[in-house]
Parts: sequence; C-alpha cells; structure tokens
Amino acid sequence: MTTYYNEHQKFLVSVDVIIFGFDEQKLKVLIGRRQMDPGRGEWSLYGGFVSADESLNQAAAHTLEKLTGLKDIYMRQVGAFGDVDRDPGERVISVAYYALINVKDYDEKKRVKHGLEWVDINKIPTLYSDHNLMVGRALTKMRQKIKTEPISFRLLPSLFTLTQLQRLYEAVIGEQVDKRNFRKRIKDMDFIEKTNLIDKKSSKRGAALYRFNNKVYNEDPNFKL
Amino acid sequence: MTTYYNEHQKFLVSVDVIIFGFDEQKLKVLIGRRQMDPGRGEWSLYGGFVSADESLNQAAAHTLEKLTGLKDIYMRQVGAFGDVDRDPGERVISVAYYALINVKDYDEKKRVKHGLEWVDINKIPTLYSDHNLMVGRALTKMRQKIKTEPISFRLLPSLFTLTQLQRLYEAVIGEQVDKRNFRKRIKDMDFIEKTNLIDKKSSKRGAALYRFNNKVYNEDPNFKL
DNA sequence: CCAAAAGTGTTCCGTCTACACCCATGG
DNA sequence: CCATGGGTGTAGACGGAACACTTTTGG
Repeated sequence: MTTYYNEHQKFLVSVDVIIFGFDEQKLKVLIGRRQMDPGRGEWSLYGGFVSADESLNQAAAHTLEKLTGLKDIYMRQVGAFGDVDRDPGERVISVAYYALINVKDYDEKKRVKHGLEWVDINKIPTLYSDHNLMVGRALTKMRQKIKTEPISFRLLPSLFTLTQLQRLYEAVIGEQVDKRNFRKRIKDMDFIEKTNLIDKKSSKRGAALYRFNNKVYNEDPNFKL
Repeated sequence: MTTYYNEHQKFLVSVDVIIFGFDEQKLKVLIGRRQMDPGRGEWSLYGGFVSADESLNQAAAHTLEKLTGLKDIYMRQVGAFGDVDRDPGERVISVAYYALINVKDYDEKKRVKHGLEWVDINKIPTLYSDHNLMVGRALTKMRQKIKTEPISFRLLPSLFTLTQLQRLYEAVIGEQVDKRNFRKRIKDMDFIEKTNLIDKKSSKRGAALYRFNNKVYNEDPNFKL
C-alpha cells in the first residue's frame, strides 16, 4: 500500500462507552475502578483502544460486547474528545458512545468480573480524565432522542407495564409527568401493544403488560413523548 | 514522558470543516477541488491533519482561520468518522465540524486562492470519501440548533432586515414560513433590536435594520423559532 | 377491610396557523 | 402612476396541562 500522508502525526484513538441502564426507578451508568496506570483506582468509564482493522463503530460495539456478552446493543456516538492533555498518560483522542441495555439482560458475573458498578445518574463521582463531560453530553443526547425515537424499550424488558415505562421516562428527563396524559399519548401509538398478560409483581391488582412492536412502528414511524 | 500505551495502533487524525454561508437567498457550503492524491480533482470539503500540539477544536479553528482569515468563527463538532476504508489513501480518522460565516466577511481573494466555491446546499455534487455524509449530518445538526439558539446572526451582516432573517431561516429549514407569524415571534425576543437605520437596497420603501444584542440575550437566553 | 397501585375523561387555556390589505417610494 | 417589497391584526383550530375518583386484590 502506498502511503500518501507520511509527514503527519499519528495518535492513539480510544472509544469510551457510557452504558445506561434502568433499575429500581433510577437511571444508572456502568462505571468501574480503573485497572491500569495512569489513574489506577479512579472511577472511570470503560473503554478500549481502536485497532487497525476496525471502524470506530465496530470498536465501540466490540467494547460493549466484551463487557456485556450482548450483541445488537443500541449505541450512538456522542462525539470526539481531543484536548491535548485530556489523558494524563499520553495523548489519546477518544470517541465516546452511549449505549442502552436492559439491566436484567446483563449477567451479574460479568459485571463483577470487570469490577463495574451501576451508579445513579444523579450521584456520579468524579471520574477519570474528561469522563464526566462525556457522561453529561451523552445524557443530553439521550434525553433528546428519547422524546422522538422509541429507544426507551431498549432499557426495559420486552414485556413492561405502563407504569414502568413512565418511571423510566421520568428518570431520563428528570421530572415527573401526569399519569393520565402520559397514557393518553401511549394509546395513540399503535406500536405499543397491550398483551393479555398481567404483571402481578408490582401490585395486588396487577398491571397489563405491553410490548413494543417494531414491525408496526416501521410502517408508521411516529413517536412523540 | 513515560509512555503507558505502547502496544496500541496509532492513526492519522484529520478535521474536515463544513462552512455554511448565506447568499442570494440560498444556504451554501464551501467546497473545492482536492489538490492532492489520492482523489486529486474531486470535489471535497476542506480539511487538515491534526498536529501533536493542538486539540481537535483548535485544529478545526486553525483550519478555519487558515482558510478564511477570520477569527472567532462559530463552530460545532459534528462527530467522528472512522470507517476503515473511508479514505482511499491510508487510514484516516476524521472529525467533522460545521462553521457559520457571513459570506460578505469572506475575502474573495482567499476563496479563489484556495480554489473554493460556494455551492447551494441543494446542489451538492458527489464529494470525496464520506464527505457527503458529513455535510448531511452537519445540516441536520445545524437545523436543530437554529430553532433554539441564536446562531442565525452568524450568517448575516451585523445589521439585517427581518426579510433577510426570514429568508435565511427558510433556506435552512427548507420550507416557507408565514411573514406575519414570523415577525410576531421576532417581536417577542427583546434581544433582536430594531435600529433607526433603514436599508434602501432591498426595496424602494426601505426596510428597518435590526441588530442582535448579545448582552440582552444573555440576561434571558430564550430563543425559539 | 384497607392499603397500594392500576386505570380512566373532561375542561380550560395558551399557542400555532391561516389569512389580506395598505404603505412608501423610486423609476 | 405603478410595481415592488415592507409592514401590520384577528379569529378559529389544535394540542398540552391540570385535575380526582373508582377498581381490584393480597394480606
């Protein structure tokens, strides 16, 4: 292969993933103690270096898979972070991605093995490098998306109650919403289907379980919360 | 300096800038014929490699300044583009930025010297590498921003008529809006100030010139179009 | 029988939209 | 005197927000 751009500087490039999960009425992020120098022991996002044979998206997907064992995780780029001194070790340009997973799909053994914790989005400690900034940007992006695209379902089990959906939405946007108005909006979306199944765990009376029907959604992709 | 991350691959990193301008009722982008191999002669965005002593933002700002001679250009990151084969020459990871300038501030000599042309956003030819994708993403981002933040003024002279402002807005969102409704919304924003000056170029009667007052805006930053 | 969550409609108010005519002036 | 763009108000439709009570059942 010919090299055209010889004279220019090359950089380490990493991806850092902000993994969101929803649990016990709270929106959480997976973070862990950094296991290498520099910054060993500090709270940090999970990340990895990009290798020559993978695109940035692939690198992020691989990182997510390595961490969770899950494939086809919903994932979006947050942006590139490139301050000269952002990494105390050496110059590294990092591309952040956020991902949404259902906490129950995530094997606890894997979580512990990687030394990760689910931390409430409102109680995030100081993180390594510029990771707090990354989390903030990711949240902003996700908040926008969740109002116009059906990504909530990525954070919930495939069967869920309307109360669960509402609690999730409230946790993401950070404010409470009116139950009747919320359910009215849901009723207008045909791709959120009521099943015959009843969830008896959450209440004595039991709550109807709903399902997101992606096929119906694709016929008329209109989502608005 | 200690090196911590020895074993990993390094990459060329570039920035590519999507420079928007508004002229003759049209939203335009600055593109030029690529002046190096590979892809010499193809239409392309302007870009440059990132060097060791500058952040990504600085690299983008430098690229913009080199090109236009202007400082303090409004500029936002679009995102990182990192497909393995995106550049036909060698692997390059590129971070795209969009920028807004007032066409009249831009020295024509500089434009010609760099071989650049203002091209209507609706008539963009096939560009080098993934640059069409970058432009599309930049437009989407800019369209969102222009509805909630006072960035329109970056594309206009410091004194402008309401018709100019409306034409700009229409060009960006790609549809026509009602004159009276538009002006009603503008009236509600105190930071868009009417001056005593009259523009006589655009019509026989003359049109009042307005100005964006940033100080007033900062006291109550509410913008909604 | 009672605590706890599920489920359900209506009214009001503010916002958005549609719409048409007169004004001032240069040529 | 007329062509051209500048400037202005109102009424009706629509969508979002506020709001309270009944149902079911496990313990």
